[in-house]
Amino acid sequence: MISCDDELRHWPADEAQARAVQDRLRPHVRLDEAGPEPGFEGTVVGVDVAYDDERDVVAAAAVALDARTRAVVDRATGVGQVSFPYVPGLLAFREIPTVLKALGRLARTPDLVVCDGYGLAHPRRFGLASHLGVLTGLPTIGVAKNPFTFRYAPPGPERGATSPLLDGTEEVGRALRTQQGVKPVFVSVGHRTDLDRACAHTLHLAADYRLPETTRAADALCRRALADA
DNA sequence: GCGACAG
DNA sequence: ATCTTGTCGC
Repeated sequence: MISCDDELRHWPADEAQARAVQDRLRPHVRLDEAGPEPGFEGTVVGVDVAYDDERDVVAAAAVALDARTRAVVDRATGVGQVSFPYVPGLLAFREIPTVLKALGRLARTPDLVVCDGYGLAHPRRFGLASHLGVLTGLPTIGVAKNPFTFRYAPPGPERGATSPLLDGTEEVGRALRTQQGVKPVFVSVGHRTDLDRACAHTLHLAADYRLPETTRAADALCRRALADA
């Protein structure tokens, strides 16, 4: 089993070590579970992070929404020092320590976590959402604003339309149109759920805007936490 | 070697 | 991610 505390204590010091950690943890990703059904009774938690490189400060937020009504039921923040530089493919090492602080301050355990970034849609199939899922044991999905290095054909113009996000011929996620005529978001599985449900959750959470309410709420809160830090 | 590259 | 003016529109 994975010990979250041990992983935090042995945080990689360089890129080679970070890639080795990803290769070691990757086999712990579970793709054989359905995960919570869309509209389930419970909480969906959005997490996001903001940086102040001048002060070397990072602030994270975790906002819990009622999975059915999308009402905010809890919120928590955490602050810390930047623990890793931004390197494409190694984003998790920059965000996870502070995200875990915020998650740990929620009143109850999330039923699903929505990350700002990717899960399996990653060069080594182990993006931020998968990494956070393995460390916490929670079902996670990734919703990104950009296609990263992957290819996709534009989905249809209507809300709910999807197209495969491809690494070569492998579908690593989906481009999902959450609002009519608006640029799609890029959904991938993190841990303990499947792509169909990941897209259904994302669509439900993005009823009014391009991005899921979880992401919007966490983004606003971590910016405020950074300003107050 | 050069360009691309989640946040 | 963050830096930033004005501008179009509900």
